[in-house]
Amino acid sequence: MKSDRVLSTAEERRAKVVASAVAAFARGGLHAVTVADVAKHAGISPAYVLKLFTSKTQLFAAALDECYRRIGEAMERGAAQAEEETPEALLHTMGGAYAELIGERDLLMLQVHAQSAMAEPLIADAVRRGAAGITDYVAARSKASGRQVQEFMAFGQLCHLLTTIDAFGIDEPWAKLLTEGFRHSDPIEPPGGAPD
Amino acid sequence: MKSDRVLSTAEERRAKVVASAVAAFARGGLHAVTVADVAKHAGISPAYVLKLFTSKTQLFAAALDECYRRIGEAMERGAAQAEEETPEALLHTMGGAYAELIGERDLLMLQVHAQSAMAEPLIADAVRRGAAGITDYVAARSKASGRQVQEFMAFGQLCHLLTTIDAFGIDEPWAKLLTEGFRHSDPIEPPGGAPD
DNA sequence: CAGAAGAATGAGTGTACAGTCACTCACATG
DNA sequence: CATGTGAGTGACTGTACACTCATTCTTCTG
Repeated sequence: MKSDRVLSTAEERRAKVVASAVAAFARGGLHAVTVADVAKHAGISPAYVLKLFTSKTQLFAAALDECYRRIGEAMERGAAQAEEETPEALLHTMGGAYAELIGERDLLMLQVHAQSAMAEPLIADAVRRGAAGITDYVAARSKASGRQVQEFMAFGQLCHLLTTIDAFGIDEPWAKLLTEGFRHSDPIEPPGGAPD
Repeated sequence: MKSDRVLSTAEERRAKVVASAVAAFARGGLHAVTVADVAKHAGISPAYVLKLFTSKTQLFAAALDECYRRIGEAMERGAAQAEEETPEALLHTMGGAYAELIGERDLLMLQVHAQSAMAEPLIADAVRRGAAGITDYVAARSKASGRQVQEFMAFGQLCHLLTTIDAFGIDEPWAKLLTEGFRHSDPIEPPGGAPD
């Protein structure tokens, strides 16, 4: 099965580099992570990474697209698991699928760092596309009310904050209060869910 | 009234530099904004900025503390405006005060950038202190249920996202849906409010 | 097997920036 | 007015990093 080629095709490399970019940029964001970091993770030279993507910013944007693609997939999987087709049940399983997906923090942190890099038009566009895609899909698939979708997204954002500050590991009243009902290891989440 | 001194006291300078740091770092975050940018905004030399704060990271952390201080003030003002002492009324006016405060986007963007710079322990600590302070204050002052406080914070986070992607200026269904009820110019906000 | 097409790199280039330091100037005090 | 303290800076240093390019190595095709 496995080819004994030494070189990959450019397409294979691109895919591998994008995956590496997701992991690497999740660690520190656009400006704190270097092209060399991504290259190292992918096991190729920085020069070739730049040949594949022309600029660091484009690479980040590609990573972000991949991030939203995976989230979309997770949502579809989640929706498929719902036992009934009510908005509430669909939002619940979708939220659970999202929570599970971002238990591995990379996709979450990448979104956080993306919000901080909105000064780059390429990245701003990717974030907007991502938010639009998730919102549209959730709304269409669940047929929930606008208010419910809003709440779904809002709790997703709260989940991002709580994860970045590691509130789940803080034993103080405020942290307990905010994390109540999330505990994103078990896919139970508050009335609404936990996306974007 | 105004002294004709040429030099300021170090304390005055620190305050001015912190204010400049809030404004400057809001534009691009820890890594995208230079000490020289902050210095220019404050009208002094980069060298002296670093003498006052020893490192760029400490300066950012100081800006963040100032940010949370101003938010705390706004919350108190908001609470004072409530017409009755019910949790709902208090959350509503507090959310309105917060929304009004961050209409000028600096304080909001600074928080977003801070979340992206959590790799720096000094900044991580400041963010946690900020979140703790707001949560504790809101919970204590409003006497709202845990769930209500959670929702208050969640919608605050959603407001951050919507502002960074400029959803309020996008004329598409998903953007309309998510911004419904916010429109942070008029201080009307959805059941809950809009903080952290 | 010649040679074209593409994969991949090493070695550079230029620049931007955090942090340092020796120094100058302003101000208060006796 | 001598002197000490603290405000403020210019010039520098070292480094890190995005991006370029000439070149080498691999694979495919006829």
